[in-house]
Amino acid sequence: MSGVMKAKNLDPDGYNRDGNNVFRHLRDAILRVELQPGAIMDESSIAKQLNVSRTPVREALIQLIADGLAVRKGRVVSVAQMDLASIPPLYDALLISSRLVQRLAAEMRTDEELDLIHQKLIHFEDTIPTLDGVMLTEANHHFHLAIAAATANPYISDFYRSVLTEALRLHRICFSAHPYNDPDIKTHLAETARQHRVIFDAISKQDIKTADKLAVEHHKLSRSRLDTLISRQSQSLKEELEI
Amino acid sequence: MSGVMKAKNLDPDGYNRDGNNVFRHLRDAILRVELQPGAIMDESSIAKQLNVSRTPVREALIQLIADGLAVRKGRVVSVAQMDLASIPPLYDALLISSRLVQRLAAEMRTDEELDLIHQKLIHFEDTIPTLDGVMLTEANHHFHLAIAAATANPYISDFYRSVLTEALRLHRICFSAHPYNDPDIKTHLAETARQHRVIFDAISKQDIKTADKLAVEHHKLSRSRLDTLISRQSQSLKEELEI
DNA sequence: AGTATAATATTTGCATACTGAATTTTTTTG
DNA sequence: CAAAAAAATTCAGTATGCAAATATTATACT
Repeated sequence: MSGVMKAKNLDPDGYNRDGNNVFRHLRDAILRVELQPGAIMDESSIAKQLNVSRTPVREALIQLIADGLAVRKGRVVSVAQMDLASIPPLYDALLISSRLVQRLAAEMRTDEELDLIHQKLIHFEDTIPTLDGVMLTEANHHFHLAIAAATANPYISDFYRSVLTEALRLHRICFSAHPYNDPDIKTHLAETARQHRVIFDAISKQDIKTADKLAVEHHKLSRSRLDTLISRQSQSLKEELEI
Repeated sequence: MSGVMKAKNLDPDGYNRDGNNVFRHLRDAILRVELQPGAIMDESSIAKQLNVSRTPVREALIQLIADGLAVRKGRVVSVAQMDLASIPPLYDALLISSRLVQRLAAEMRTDEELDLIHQKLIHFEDTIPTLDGVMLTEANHHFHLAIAAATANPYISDFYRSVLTEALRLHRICFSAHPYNDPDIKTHLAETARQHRVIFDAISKQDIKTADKLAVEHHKLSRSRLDTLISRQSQSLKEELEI
């Protein structure tokens, strides 16, 4: 590829690293279910598609595997599967980690971190009118990540982040399996936003007990929504989840 | 390196992947503090040292960074630092995750998993007479990993594993900073082995409550031992931890 | 026709070469 | 002698080539 001119992308630190962009691109594709669970991730075809060589693709795949978004069986890499059996452990981990994170955030947050959480809260609310499922789950994700950043415990916030990411993917898989307009979506979003407000309040007031209780409540909301989606769409979902 | 003959290493799956061996080698070197915290990991010199090209080294570094054992600042990769400030969060995470793991293991263990735990317990006891610090911490590590494997919750056991690994590294850093023979070491090891026995019993009987209580007790033992080491050797330790 | 074997095609894993950026060293100049 | 400029060196990031391993297809033989 001697004479081919290529757009060089600078990453946030100012370094010239396509590899990171490839990683982000593939991660987003997996989380948005543009790459379906089980899909084989072929080095050369991805490289061709993204107009880079195999090297940065290989390195991105290694990161995806480390993050649990991809899996290596033998020597082929594929998007991590998501079956019904993995949902209960995921939700167990999500409940525990979100309680931990909200308690710790309430206890340890600085004013700057609180401000960042508030920004994400506002951003989620601003996104509601669009009714765009992908943007909404992403905004919701970032709100909770901002809370995780305020825990002052990288081990726990990393745990939470990986579980939350997997939950995001699960929700997107459910939506993509049956993306018709849900009549209850607006009330669900309103309730979600309301809970975000009170969670923010508790963290703001450093009310650990309430932050903990609200994590449980928020978890129930998320869980019941997923149950609704799954039971209502069990046919297509089971197909999608490849059971 | 056209004409150079090189030993090809087969990994456990039978695939010809030096990259994984490089990763394991570097990870072990970091955990054994042969590579000290903060040490710069230079791609070309590591490649020369291990007699491979830069490519597998780069891929190993990416994995180490994903595991939190190495850090990238700018474009240089170095062994993750371990300062005094990171100890409280680490121990908080360790207490929480070990309680979770032991509760879940008590609840969910299969007979096969119980057997594996028992094997690791025996192996630790067999290692005691050697008084070899590295082997003992490793045997202890594997005992707890076997418990984690019995949780039936990959999210939680992965969390525990990463925290436990970091704690292992911390202990090794402390020992390597001041590796003189501790007169209390034998009573400490005896108590550790005793606790392993009762932990195994609780998991065997599926006694969740007791498994939880024993996690707290075991954590206190580990924590008090670390405190002893740090306070007794604070001078050299502070130097080692680069504060 | 079905199976086994051979030939072929893909694809991964590693090495090497190249490029450009960043740092260090040297040189030049005020 | 100090400061700035320039040259050189080092090193990360990427592309590409090659060899080994695996998957696939074709062919021969029972």
